[in-house]
Amino acid sequence: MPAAPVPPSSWLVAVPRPIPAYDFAAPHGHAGTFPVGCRVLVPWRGEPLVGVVVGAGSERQSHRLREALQLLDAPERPWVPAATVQALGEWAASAGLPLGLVWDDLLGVGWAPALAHRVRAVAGADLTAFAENAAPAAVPGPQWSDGAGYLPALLDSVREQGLLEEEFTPVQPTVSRIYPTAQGQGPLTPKQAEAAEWLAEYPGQESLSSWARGAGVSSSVVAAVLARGHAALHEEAAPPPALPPCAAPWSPGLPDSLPVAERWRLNGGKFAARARALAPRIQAQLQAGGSVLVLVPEHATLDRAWAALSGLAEPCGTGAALFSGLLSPEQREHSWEQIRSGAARLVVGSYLALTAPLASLGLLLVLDEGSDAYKLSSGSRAWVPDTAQAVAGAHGAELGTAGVVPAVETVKWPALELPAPRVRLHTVDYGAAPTQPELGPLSMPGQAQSSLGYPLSHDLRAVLRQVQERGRQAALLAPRRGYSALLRCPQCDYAPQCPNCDVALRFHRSAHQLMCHQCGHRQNVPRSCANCGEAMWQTKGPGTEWLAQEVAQLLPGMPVYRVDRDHQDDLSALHAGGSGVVVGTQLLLSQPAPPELALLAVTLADTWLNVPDFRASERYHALLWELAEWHPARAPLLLVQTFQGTHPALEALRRSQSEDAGQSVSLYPRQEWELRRTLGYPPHACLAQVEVAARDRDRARAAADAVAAALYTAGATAQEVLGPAPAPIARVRGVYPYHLLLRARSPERLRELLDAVGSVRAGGRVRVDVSPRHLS
DNA sequence: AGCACGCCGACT
DNA sequence: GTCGGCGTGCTC
Repeated sequence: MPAAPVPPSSWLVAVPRPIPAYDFAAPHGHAGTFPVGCRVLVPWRGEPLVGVVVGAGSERQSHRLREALQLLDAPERPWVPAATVQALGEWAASAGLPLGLVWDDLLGVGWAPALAHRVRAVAGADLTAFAENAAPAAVPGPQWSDGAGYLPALLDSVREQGLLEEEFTPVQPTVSRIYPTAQGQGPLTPKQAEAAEWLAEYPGQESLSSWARGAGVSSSVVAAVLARGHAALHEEAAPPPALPPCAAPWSPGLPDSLPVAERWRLNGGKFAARARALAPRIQAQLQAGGSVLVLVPEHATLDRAWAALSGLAEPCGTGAALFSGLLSPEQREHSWEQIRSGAARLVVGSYLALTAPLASLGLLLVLDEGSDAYKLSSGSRAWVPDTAQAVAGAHGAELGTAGVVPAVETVKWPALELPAPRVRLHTVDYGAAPTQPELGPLSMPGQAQSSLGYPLSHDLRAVLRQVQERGRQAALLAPRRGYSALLRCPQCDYAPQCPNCDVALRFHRSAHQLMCHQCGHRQNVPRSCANCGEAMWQTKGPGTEWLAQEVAQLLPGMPVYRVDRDHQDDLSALHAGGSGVVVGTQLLLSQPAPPELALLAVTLADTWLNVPDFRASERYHALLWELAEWHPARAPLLLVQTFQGTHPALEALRRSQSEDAGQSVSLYPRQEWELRRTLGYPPHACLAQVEVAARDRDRARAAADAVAAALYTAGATAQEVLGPAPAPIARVRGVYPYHLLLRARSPERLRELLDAVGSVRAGGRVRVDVSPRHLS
């Protein structure tokens, strides 16, 4: 960050609201400082609010500025590094996002510090006039007093007149604990005496309920003891919150064989092998006094990465810190402080760790850079790997990615590819035989099934029986949760629909209810078809419930477990090595693989392919390799049921085993890279999706047309603007979304197009998603 | 994002 | 007559 030669008299401050950063005058005594990355309290709608200094205020002001109230961090120890501030600023500008939205999304700690607030009138000022029109309210006098004692609006008007002195000082976190006292009043009942005795034995209880639980009495008894003064609360300094411990220290025995480049990728192998390959580079950075940030897409990977990498810090004389949204506010604060003080120079965390105050960041590692979990679903809708590149660039840090397969976006980077995991693949190709695949009876048993068998093919049944005979374990990947994709009338094909969305309701057998997986609407199963009166229903499209039931029927006596978002069985028996079958959605893969896993089956692979998105086959390919590396040591039989048995992604997996191709995991992404060049898709283009929605369909359509018209007026070509078209689900939660896809040659061009979108008053809700992950 | 203001429909 | 829906605009 180039420092301004002369400190500015006003600061640009980002507040956690979806708006641009605003200017504030530097607070009293700070006119000579320019504390980029420090937090500052600013007056906001009459009350103090924490913001982050992100730049210098513009020198010419059309209106007079409010003065910031107080700087919360010392300028030499900013809350966020200046380079990160610069990176986020540039990245937000390139995506056309208001800066406050980005900061609200990416800074996960420090917005709500505990502060003591005291105020007094400036010398000689009489503030009584400020209280006149309202009901009699207290006003600050010449002595310091607690700011909480005054109306915020009153304080703000005094503040605005420059007649208020105030101070905000951090208060150390405390906990209140309960101790027995000697000076209680009045006799105690037997129960109360019992509670008091127990407390004498176990003083320092954290809550009344823990006391009551421990003493084995009701909470009213301990409340009475407290009320009579036989016990009292004491405020004590809170102990530092517990954080997961580092793994045992280790150093790799191998030399560094990763590419030497500004950015590189590491693929192939299994997780542990990749961790061993990364270790020398991480330790070299730490030895040289630099910092390393390891970014993970979700919590399952976070745990694995922490277990594998946290032990690398200690041999280099530093610590490791974990940071993610799963931590409590206290833990986050503590972890941030470890990083900021320099005690931890290795950080493993989620996207929230991107703003971590690491000094001299030398290496930023992005694990599984193609994972859709990196797409933030709300707010800025950031594609985190993009943001990570901006941060690495601003710090001058090298950027590495690591995962079993490379994303198409990184496949051309300098690489180290470990041998592909071993795969034993068996395909059941429904496409080869004419079938009626997704049909299944609900009320009528024994209906004709496909010649290969569905949802459990003959081959799958045979292998499942073997698994049971040999006391081994199997895992089945179902296309969806619930019992079935829909319920339909065998007479007229009608399927019950959601009242708020244009989708068929999903059938949940155990609850015997229909559910909308878009908006959560639930209702009972109708007695008969609303269209023709038929009283029977047929289910279509098996989910976890259905498949678990099929397996239980096939293998009597075999334990069958289910894992999906709304049903998670306890798998401890499986993890202890007991025989069984687990049926789950993709969520299953975020858990450790059962140790005796002999079979891993994808019951309908086409679910991953029948998605209207140009990345569908890339995702499918990545899923197959994820399955191949799930078990850390073994290669269980991978059985794939599909209508596209010769799909190139599947072929790539097959070829990787027959040839000794060194780059087998990147074969398919390379192919995709070429294909996307001819189609003009990323990484050869920059995309943004514009969603225009309104409660009224015609209004939504008109608003979307208005956005398109504005784009063409601004010089966009037909190549660059696709749509508008109704969203794949034409109505969601009662509104009609329309989509436009912007496709630009460069980030700069995309920026121009987004500016045109931003300047229209369309007459509907407009949302922009830069680097979208799910397209129609 | 909140939170105000302001404009139209359906109730005690 | 008002209560309350949500469209629009503003926050230094």
